[in-house]
Amino acid sequence: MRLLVVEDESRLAFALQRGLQAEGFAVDVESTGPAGLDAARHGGYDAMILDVMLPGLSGYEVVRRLRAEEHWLPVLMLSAKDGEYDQADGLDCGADDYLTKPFSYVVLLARLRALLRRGAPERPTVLTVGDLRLDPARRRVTRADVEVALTTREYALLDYLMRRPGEVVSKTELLDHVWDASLDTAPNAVEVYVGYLRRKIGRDRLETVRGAGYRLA
Amino acid sequence: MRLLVVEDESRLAFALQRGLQAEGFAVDVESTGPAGLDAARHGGYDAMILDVMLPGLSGYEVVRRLRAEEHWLPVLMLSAKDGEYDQADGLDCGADDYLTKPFSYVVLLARLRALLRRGAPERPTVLTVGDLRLDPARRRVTRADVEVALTTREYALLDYLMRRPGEVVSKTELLDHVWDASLDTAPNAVEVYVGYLRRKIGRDRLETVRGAGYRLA
DNA sequence: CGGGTCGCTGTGAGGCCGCTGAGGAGAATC
DNA sequence: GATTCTCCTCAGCGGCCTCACAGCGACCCG
Repeated sequence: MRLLVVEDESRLAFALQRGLQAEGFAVDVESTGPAGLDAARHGGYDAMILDVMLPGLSGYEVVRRLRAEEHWLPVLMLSAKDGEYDQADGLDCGADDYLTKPFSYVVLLARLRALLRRGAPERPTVLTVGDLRLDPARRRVTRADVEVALTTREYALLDYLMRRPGEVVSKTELLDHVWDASLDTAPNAVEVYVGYLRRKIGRDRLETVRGAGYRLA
Repeated sequence: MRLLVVEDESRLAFALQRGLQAEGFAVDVESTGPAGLDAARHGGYDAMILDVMLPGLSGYEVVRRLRAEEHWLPVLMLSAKDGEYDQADGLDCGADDYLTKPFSYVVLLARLRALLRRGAPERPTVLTVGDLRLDPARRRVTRADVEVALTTREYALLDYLMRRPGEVVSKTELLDHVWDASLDTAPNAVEVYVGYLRRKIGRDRLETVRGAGYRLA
């Protein structure tokens, strides 16, 4: 098993390298974002341990670019607890697991093994249906590369539909999942918001299946 | 995919159970810490959703004990925002992800999926009879790969018949299952809809067995 | 061959479903 | 405090679906 560690604090990097080698892994270390990205692209690694704070290119940016190039190398992200970024950002941008410093070495090892066992993720982080793209990390939607401004509810609705492209999704299912399950909202609200969405993403893209629900083409 | 939900607020627990079941997960619910811990140990689950505030044993304690016993079941932790504990505690004690209440269902699902990193979603079975195909998820019917547009009633009728290919299905049986059993509809309605179907899927595919019913070839 | 039963289909009315514009309540922003 | 934005309800409307009805054809019997 070949591992890539990208970490600029040399003491931590060295500790990781030594520890992981003792576990039987082959470990290479890079200390900057660009160098890490390049190594990840071409090194044939089985997983990468990636710090967030890196010179040249942040860990987030490294993962994002990797994923954009369709590299699905498992990534375990490390970050300081009090950083400006938080865990959700890390997961959203395409990392597979996340650890906040300080972390226990045993936990790191366990997470790493879990990651390797599961293998490369198959799911891209940016949802794409036709010329529609939805980027959860940036909470951004584009249609033919033109940005579309959506309200919270519209976004949640589109998000849900884009995760099930081509499938018919019933109004009650949408109410349960996109709307707060506890409140009971009239099914008409769904129709209203489907209407709003259609105006923004194109009328024909969101089919009505009478008596059954809606389908994103 | 088998999930364990440990949550003592029964309303939330039920909402989660129902929602996740609708997603295709097998979901078991426990409402106390000790019961949750025990189920997690022996239940063969793929992931656990765990509330922090629990009677008997806190969520933190549950994870800690699990990890101490070398159980690496993925755990998604839930907690109230204003609790005495914070997110770092949850992650430090071994949870894999953390969500503060109130949370959006969509976010929960996204995190859960990230946790499971499951492969391609298994499609529900597509019914096939001859060159007829019916995809329940997409609510789509094709005949020799050409899409056939069906109304709700037509679709329900074809669905029922395609689940019993080659068998003779009586009109009363169809009335009971395809039509609302409470209303009493004239048997002629079946004849009418068989007629509609025949026009759309081909005349010869749906035989009349005089005095007995219909048979899909 | 003729009568009776069963099934098919064109017609049309009624109703349900979904769409939309208007507007009010509440939150966010200035 | 005013304005804007967002969410959601409501009511009206338009269209498609559903289904009863009746006439006709097909099939089965003596």
